[in-house]
Amino acid sequence: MRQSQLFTKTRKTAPKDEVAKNAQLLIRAGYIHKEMAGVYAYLPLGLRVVENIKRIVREEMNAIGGQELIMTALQRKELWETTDRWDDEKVDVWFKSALKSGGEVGFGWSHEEPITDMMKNFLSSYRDMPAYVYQFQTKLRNELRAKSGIMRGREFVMKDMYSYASSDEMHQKFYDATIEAYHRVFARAGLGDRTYTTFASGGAFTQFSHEFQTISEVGEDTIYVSKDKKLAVNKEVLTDEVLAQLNLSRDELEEVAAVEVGNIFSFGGMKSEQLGLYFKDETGASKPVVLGSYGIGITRLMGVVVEIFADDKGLVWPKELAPFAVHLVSVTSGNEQVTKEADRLYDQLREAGVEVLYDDRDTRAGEKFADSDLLGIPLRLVVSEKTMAEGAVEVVERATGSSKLVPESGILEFLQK
RNA sequence: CGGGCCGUAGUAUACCGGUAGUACGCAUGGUUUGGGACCAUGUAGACCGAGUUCGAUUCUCGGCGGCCCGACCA
Repeated sequence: MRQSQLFTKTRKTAPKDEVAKNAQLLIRAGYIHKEMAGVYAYLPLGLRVVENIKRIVREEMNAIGGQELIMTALQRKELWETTDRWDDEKVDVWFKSALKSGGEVGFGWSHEEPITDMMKNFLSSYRDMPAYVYQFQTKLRNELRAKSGIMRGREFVMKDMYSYASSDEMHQKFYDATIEAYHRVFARAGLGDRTYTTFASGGAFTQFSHEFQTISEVGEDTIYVSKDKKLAVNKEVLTDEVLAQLNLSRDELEEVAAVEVGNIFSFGGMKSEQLGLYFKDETGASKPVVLGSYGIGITRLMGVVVEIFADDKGLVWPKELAPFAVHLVSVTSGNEQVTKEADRLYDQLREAGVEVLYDDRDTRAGEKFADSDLLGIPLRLVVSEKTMAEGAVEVVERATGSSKLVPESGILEFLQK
């Protein structure tokens, strides 16, 4: 992609109506556009990041047997009445609307009910299970107060997965596999070191649910982490009894702020019973399907990554999330030979399959470098009179700022290792 | 939902009871060219409604919108 053709451009000043670092930088760099409080559009650069996160999640969910589908944003009132979650007193984030033909619809803030109801069409025998399905959905939640940029909005993208099993053992096996898969996702997103499996309140069916909490000062949650055991306990369930049960002592725990980037929990047969999802087992007996629910906030994850890695110059993307792998910057100083050389390198990189953004604009070096820092692409390749005199290309690592000259003939090899 | 602060060009800001200035951006021309250059010219603005007033962008009230703190957050 030539930057001269890229839709969106950077700006120097942060918008006055944003305090959150993630929103300030993503807006300044042209990744997102704020439509209203808590509602953001994703522009070409931002969308590339979102799609990268989705790709990682998709790969990891598929690897444990998940199958992707997509449910509807509009939902039936009757379904939620069945589980007593239509009432605004019970669920306070509903967006609702009226049908012109009569009746009401809800805008999906979660999909457990509709997807479980749908399963009645497909799951009737123990032979039909397990079934693991997931989707990337735009969730709509009428939050009283949106805040923290893209980390807590009224409209956001979530990956939600649901497991349907014929026994607790089958369910537990998948539940455990999901924990591992989630950690692979967060590791690939660059958050592996600081993301902890966290015991949290479990609700009606199980004692605990599991949250995936990423340590960050901007977090809304308080958790207690054991760095040795790579475990954490949410403050909301922290008692001596729970600690004893988890074989943890207060001495080894550290209190930190964290962001919930994922959450998984078991429903057992409860929701299946409410919605009438039963199957026949080997003996012909009718049993409720065992349900699990697994979420990752895709756009929230993007916000957390910004918060954690960005520096005073701008965004810094981990390799797998970056909208482009390489930012090729020409410093022409009016020299057409430099433009020719940069054009040639651009073509060469594209032919080699490298995702490259090429700053071919006719602007000065300072502006190009400042923009490059702001965009946060992991590697910058600079072509200029100076580098050409050396027969080399300057390679600058965004995260560290370290720079070196790589011989022009060896640049592809350098990038591919 | 309780409390607080705030709405001025595309963006960020200033002043003012007598219709608005600066910077960035954008456009044109020229000079420049390795860390957000410079000169000239141009472009573009008071959230909405009511009230007070000779006159309101400014004061008052209401609405709408935004941000922050709290509450909420399977």
